[in-house]
Amino acid sequence: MPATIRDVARASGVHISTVSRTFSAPHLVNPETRVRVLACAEDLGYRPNRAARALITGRTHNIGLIVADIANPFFPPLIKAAEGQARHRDYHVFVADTNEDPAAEEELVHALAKQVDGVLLCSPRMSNSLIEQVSREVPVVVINRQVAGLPCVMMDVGQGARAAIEHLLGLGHRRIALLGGPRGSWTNREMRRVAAAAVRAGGAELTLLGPNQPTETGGGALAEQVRRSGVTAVLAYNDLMAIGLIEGLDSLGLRVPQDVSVIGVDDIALSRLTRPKLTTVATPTAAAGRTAVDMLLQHDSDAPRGARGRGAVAGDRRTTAQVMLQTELVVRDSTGPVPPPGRDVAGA
Amino acid sequence: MPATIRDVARASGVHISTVSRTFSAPHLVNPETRVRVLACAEDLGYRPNRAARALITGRTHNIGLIVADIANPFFPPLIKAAEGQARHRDYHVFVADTNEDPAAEEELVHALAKQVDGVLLCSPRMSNSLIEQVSREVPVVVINRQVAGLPCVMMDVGQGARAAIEHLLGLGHRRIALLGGPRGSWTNREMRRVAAAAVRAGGAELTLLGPNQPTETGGGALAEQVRRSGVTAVLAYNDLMAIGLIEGLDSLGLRVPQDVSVIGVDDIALSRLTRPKLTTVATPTAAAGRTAVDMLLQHDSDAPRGARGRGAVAGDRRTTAQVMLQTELVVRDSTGPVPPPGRDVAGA
DNA sequence: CGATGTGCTGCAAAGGTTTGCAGCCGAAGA
DNA sequence: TCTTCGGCTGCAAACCTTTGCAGCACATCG
Repeated sequence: MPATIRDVARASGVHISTVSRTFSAPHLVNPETRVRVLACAEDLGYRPNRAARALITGRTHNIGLIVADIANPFFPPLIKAAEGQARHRDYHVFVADTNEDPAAEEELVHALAKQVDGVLLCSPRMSNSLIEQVSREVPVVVINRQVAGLPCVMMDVGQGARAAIEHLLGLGHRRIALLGGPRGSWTNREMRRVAAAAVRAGGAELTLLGPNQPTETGGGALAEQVRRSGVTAVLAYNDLMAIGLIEGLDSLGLRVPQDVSVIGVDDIALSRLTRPKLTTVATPTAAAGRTAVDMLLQHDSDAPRGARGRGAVAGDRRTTAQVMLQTELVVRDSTGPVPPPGRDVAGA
Repeated sequence: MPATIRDVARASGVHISTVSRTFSAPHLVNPETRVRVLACAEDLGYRPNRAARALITGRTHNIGLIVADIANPFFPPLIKAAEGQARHRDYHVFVADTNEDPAAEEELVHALAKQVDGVLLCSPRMSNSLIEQVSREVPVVVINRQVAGLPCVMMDVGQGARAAIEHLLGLGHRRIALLGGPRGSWTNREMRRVAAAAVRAGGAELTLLGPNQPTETGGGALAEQVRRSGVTAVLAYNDLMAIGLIEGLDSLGLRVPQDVSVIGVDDIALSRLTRPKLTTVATPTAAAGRTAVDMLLQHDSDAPRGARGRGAVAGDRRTTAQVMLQTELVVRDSTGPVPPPGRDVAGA
């Protein structure tokens, strides 16, 4: 039913190769012929068969995007940005969801490998060595993690965590908790490292709670522990956990920010809508999505030649860029001055 | 670099057709041969080239999912469910975002048509006739809209709206507003139709406000209008608008639910996290995603035969199912009894 | 007039897989 | 012993496009 290149060729009285060139190398075909071919193509509703093209060029014009959990509001803006940027360059995006499961992650990237020109690994939970391994099978850009020798786009959560801690120190807090995220998260390690240093530098004390599921539930479940720990301020792995925690503290009778200050990370849309509005470290997720797509596409626009080529494997001298995007502390209503000692109900 | 069917054939000493059959029709090949072939394939890391397969079978094993706005928290659970279900059946999902733009919607579905075996049109904003037109080009399952002659999966927002209105009537409200959603939304029309009937049946009065952007901003912008209208209760097109409205009312000094009751639709995760917790009509989004994938796949698992077949076009006698999923009113804290007349500050 | 070049087009191979058909071998039935 | 049949495997065409190469017509230059 659908028109093929042959139909167009017949209709416009030229050879199929001329039709092909009309689309892929217009400058090689006579303007007159070109308009005629284009007219016929338009007429027949011809669209090149991407599978056939992929078969011979070795490029599918698809990219894979693997995320830990689509339902986590951190990801959709990133997906949206990546999808838009990709479409802009005539690429389509496969989105896959791993449910925070490293094994599913590995399986998925293998399943996708043959079907895409590259994959964006977003907030991967698998090990660095595994990532390096898959990167030998398919071009990879890593988001939210640093892997030596691979193109990465990161958000500077370290700096964000430092800003958050300094904000808290400035408000007088001396006992601070860090709510850890999921095992395997680079962001998590990074935050811990920098937060610990910043707290130490401020002469304060840091309590580590984790690892945890990076969800409201995960945050809410920690309310009791936070209360017992006697801290007056908390930096959470992400906004979702922060919000869950606030909820949990509330049901324990602890008020934010009067009794406890809470800071999240990500600045998801939601963080502006809760009460109190959340103080948080804004991460440039959309920019990250766009940048990653650009890096991937630039990265493999040169390499492959007729499927049989040596692919995008070892030995190439491209400089694998690593981009660090800036974060920013957004102060809203969930942080406040340390409560006066007498009012400290935390130990009650 | 990647192993082809030929490599496997050579390694296991059989013809490529036998290798092919080992995967696509195992019962046709001798068990001994089969294990040998499988071993070699495993060994070489062979994965069939989907482009080549698509070229000859005419089936890409991809499906397209077009949504109005990935960043709207209504969609991610649906995407997630659809993606999981598809993967389960060895399909991949292209996700595309139209930014609530009907034109982008049409363009996208055309761009996708050749590359997928079918598309899920989720909450489409384009006209019915356009939908019917694209459905002649590519198999379509429509979500959140009823289109005669096409497979549809809908959520019974009509019934949900009725339950919501009756809940409000039961609390004594007699002046109710309906916050409309985007132009072109079937859900919107459906809610309006049923809500109007229910309000009339209860001897109350309905004020229509819309159409609006289905976002927090869209909801917040209506706060002033809601106040002026003097209603004591509001049913919003979705949770996002409801939450935005509550926010907006708050900054006008109106409290929810003491001064105004608010009900949303969707029961997004967020609605449990705001304060007050939102009373809302829960829609089974995940189920809708799964169902739609099933309908699409069952739908075109029979039709196509070697690309040249007549495709999934007119004349087929399959019964195009239309599924209506049930909704449920979830009463939380954003609705309460009508305020006593004296306390009515709405007109102030 | 011959040589060279330029601009455009046709030819045909290649890419990896599926699948209808034919062929082979051994067993069972006559 | 000769058919017949079933189980398994090989053969080759087909799917649609891209692309290196060759060919053609024509113009330019020496």
